[in-house]
Amino acid sequence: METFTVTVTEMPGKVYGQYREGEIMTTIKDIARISGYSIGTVSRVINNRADVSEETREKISEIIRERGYQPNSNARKLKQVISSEVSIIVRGNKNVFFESILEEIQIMMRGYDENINVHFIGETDNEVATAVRTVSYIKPKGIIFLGGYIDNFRDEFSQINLPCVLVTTDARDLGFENLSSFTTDYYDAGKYAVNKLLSYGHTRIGILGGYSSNRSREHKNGKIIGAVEALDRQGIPFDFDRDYEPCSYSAESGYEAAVRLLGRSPDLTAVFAISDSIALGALRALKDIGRRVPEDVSVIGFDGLTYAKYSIPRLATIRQDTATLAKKCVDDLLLRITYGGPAVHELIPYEFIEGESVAPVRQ
Amino acid sequence: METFTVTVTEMPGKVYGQYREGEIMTTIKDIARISGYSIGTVSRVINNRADVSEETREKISEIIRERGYQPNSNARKLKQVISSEVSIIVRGNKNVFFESILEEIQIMMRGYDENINVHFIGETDNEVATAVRTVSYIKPKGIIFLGGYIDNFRDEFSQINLPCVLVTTDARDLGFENLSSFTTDYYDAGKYAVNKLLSYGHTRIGILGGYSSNRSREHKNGKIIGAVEALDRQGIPFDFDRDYEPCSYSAESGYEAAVRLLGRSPDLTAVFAISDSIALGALRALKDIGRRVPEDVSVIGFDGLTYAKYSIPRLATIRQDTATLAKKCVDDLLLRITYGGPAVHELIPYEFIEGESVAPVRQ
DNA sequence: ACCGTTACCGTAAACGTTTCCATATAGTGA
DNA sequence: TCACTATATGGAAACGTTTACGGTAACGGT
Repeated sequence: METFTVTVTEMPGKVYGQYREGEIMTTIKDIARISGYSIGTVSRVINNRADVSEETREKISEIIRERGYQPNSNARKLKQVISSEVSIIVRGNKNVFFESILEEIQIMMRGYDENINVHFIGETDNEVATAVRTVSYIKPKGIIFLGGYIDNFRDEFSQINLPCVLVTTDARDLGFENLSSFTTDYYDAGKYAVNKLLSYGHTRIGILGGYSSNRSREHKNGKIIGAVEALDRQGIPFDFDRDYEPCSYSAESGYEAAVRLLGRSPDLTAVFAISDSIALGALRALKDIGRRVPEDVSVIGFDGLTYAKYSIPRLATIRQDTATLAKKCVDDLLLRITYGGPAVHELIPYEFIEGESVAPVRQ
Repeated sequence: METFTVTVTEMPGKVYGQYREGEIMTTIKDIARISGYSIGTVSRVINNRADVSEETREKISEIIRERGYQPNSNARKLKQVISSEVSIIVRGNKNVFFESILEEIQIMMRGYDENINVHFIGETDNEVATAVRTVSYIKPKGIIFLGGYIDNFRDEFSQINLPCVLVTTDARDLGFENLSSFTTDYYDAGKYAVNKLLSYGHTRIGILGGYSSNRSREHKNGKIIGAVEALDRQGIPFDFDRDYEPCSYSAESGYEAAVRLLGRSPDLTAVFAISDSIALGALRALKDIGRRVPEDVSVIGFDGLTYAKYSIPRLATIRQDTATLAKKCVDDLLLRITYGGPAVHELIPYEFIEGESVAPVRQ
């Protein structure tokens, strides 16, 4: 699941064991020798180039098949100006949503017979800079960025001149001609979630998540901005100090944050959690502090992960369309890799999933 | 999160965009030129070799630092007999437990400043063969296998002559001197889980999970073998056709399997699910078919993942000690990589986590 | 019969490293 | 002073590919 930045220093010391000679390693030279053709011709067959007669192509392919030969990808990447792989850079550690969309992308890429390599970078890294360096030697033919705030792309991105896609953030404003972006309209979805709660008569609504400790209106998280905006429209100013509790994207931290939030603001009748894992932790927390869901407190989540479908009570949530997100992103990238063309920016529709965790406010 | 097997054929077609010249790529040649030393000396500095004077080591290191140079790992791996990376091969798609232990390993490796690369292989592949081929060009200095039935290692493993670790399966019997193994004692744990249920007076116990469709006593899954054994000891023969429902490691499939199982055997008063995700799906299923947990049916899970702690009702489960598992496995591998030594096989203790999902059988 | 194409194929340089070998210099003991 | 060793460095081959370039053979048109 991970490739780290290559470290310069290496633990000295003997190394025991290595591959047995000749058992595993077959090289293009072997294929050439066996087939009686030159290395160059074999290479052309491997890479499906023209300039090879159908007959020799067949013969060589046959030998490659029966020897189970596979080109050494390191040598390939070393020589090729551009490798045949797509790099995927995932930000953050335990983000279930990213894992989920990553899986979709993997499956899709596999379907297209495209090779990918995936790099995980921490939440704290100056991500893009790190990532660019990390993948620069792989020479991918394109990069997919999963997550990351737009600011981090602003400066660093000019280094890259490859087709890229950013998922989960709208990069329209950046204006890079090689960077497409696909994302749920978080702003709108956050607004929708809160409006839903408002429509049930809730006015005391808390927000859970968004792990910058930024307790202000300048919050970077679109979901939160939208939520606050929805409240504003109803003349309900949001008090970050009182009704907002930041936490990371996990049930653990959702649990703790919920305890803190409800401890501080016991009169809240609804909570908007910006991820399902946070919401699930909150559900449990509410149970433990003796608040019934949805009778006392309504909870609405975000993402629409599978676990939400199986929670008790079933979680109401905003479902992001991971399938479409993944498909758009992969298709756009491969298209632009092959045919060029301008970057596109698209907002993918979300969907509200009804659940047992929301109910009208009690009179 | 993934590297696929390298495909031989490549989509022909133009490729747009590449790295800007000189902006990103710094080579060892550049460092040599700038420092005035030869390539060989720079390489020796990079690899911390002895034969370099302290003075030049300093000078060259300084230049490396200020240029932000990092060796091209492809070139390295191409040339090195053994690379500086550890390969990790993960089997199966949506196994939350593996993801969890993988994360522990990642963190640990990062702490040791070791580089890893991770490969995911399907559940259906002839895994080891595929995996060996996949990593053979990376020339890792060691391999960690996450999951996989022992039979798959029997033949294929003789190809590899590197320090390896198998997690989640006891490889003692195989007798490969380069293959260590660490695992929870699934057999014992399965027995424990069922004994727990038996101690609460349950006699009609169902089993959920184990996705071979093998409905017999020759089941390969240790947890299930142990569970059946525990029942046998009490003179309760287990009827696979009636009280066993196979499913994969997900909440979805746990839900469906539970519906089928309880539909077929409505008199069951307890269910042992061989993973927490399955158990969580089962909890929801029981709710939906109108069976209360734990009043009507007790449920016990397996793994001790974080979600179990936050479910409603809180799930009783067998916790695998992922931290220890990961630590043993990493430490053993690195030790054997550096100093050699024999492979070891160890069973890691598990722990029963009390929960709200089990209760004495109703009279 | 000649030349120009075209189709096919081989040769060799290059990618960025590591490492073996050779060399140069400095330091040592006689 | 003379080997001799130790230490530090440079040079160059090699890892397994890709690809630009050149060459050969066959063929068609004049």
